[in-house]
Amino acid sequence: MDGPRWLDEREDRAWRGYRRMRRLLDLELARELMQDAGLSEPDYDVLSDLSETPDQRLRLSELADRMLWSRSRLSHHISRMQQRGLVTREECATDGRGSIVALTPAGRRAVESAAPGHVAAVRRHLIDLLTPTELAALGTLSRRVVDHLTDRTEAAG
Amino acid sequence: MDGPRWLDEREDRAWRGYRRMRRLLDLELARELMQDAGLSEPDYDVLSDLSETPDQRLRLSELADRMLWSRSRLSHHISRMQQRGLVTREECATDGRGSIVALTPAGRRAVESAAPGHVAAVRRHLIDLLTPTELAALGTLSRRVVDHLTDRTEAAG
DNA sequence: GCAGTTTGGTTGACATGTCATCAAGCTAGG
DNA sequence: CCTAGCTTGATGACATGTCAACCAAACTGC
Repeated sequence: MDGPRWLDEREDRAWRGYRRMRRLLDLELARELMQDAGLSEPDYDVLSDLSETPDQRLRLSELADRMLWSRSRLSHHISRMQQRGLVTREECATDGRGSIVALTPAGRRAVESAAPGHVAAVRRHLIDLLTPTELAALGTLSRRVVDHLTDRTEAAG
Repeated sequence: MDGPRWLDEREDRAWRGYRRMRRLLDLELARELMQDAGLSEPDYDVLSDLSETPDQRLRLSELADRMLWSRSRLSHHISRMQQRGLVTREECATDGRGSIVALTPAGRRAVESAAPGHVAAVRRHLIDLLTPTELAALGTLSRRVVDHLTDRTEAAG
């Protein structure tokens, strides 16, 4: 083992910048989403994933996998959203263990009314600030990192 | 108001990619850090910020500002880290209200032993996967986003 | 100096996320 | 069949983060 290769100035700038951006962007998007639509980011993500699905409904585990959430987390979260009438749980016809999460009409209205403002915020605070080159770079680079981490986990698991 | 400008394919790719990367990177880095050093990412960040400071100590509010944490969060977290002997609280000589967080020897040993592995992980899963162009783009773009959000909050606040 | 306000930090109640465990149901090997 | 082992989802205990209320020290202007 050599001594560790610390980050040089350029690398450090990218790494710190990334983390700071991450944090500030998160705070701001969450703040606006809550203020404008009464939804947390996790709420929005659940609703949005469900609404993109043909039947507005998904198996719990399927949804958890898509969102990269633990089943337990999703189960808790769905219970809370169910209390608020945004989603319901249904039994799965083909698998007695299974549970299906479905968007309620209220849930659908909630995403639909939240989406335009949220997308606008994402544009305002991120997308519209990037040059075309940067946008492309972000797309390519994140894809590469995701692939790297995904292969790794699958190989390891 | 026109209809909302949804994200086109390139924008969507960047936005989804960014979020997925964010999540996977976080999970993996946190996992390795906990396994190798017994520290959570928040723990590491606190220790690391403190260790970069001349005297290994900072005012609570100063540290909170640097980390973009609420004072309350930091106060809670410092209490827990204090229990574990990683930091101590000291009175502030110049301001009777103030509290100073200082690294203990154990805390210093903890960061020092964690740092090489953590930096290596950051390299392995992010930095070393990027081309020089991408690295530069990430640095520039995140800086721009951070500036945008920072001005905004200061102007609004 | 000293009432009123601001600032720094703590605290408790509550929301959220994680982990270990459990029950029920599926599935495969005999 | 039928049973051992895996999968699905729920649950409770606990760790962490947020929010609002609070206290005490320190400015502010008279």
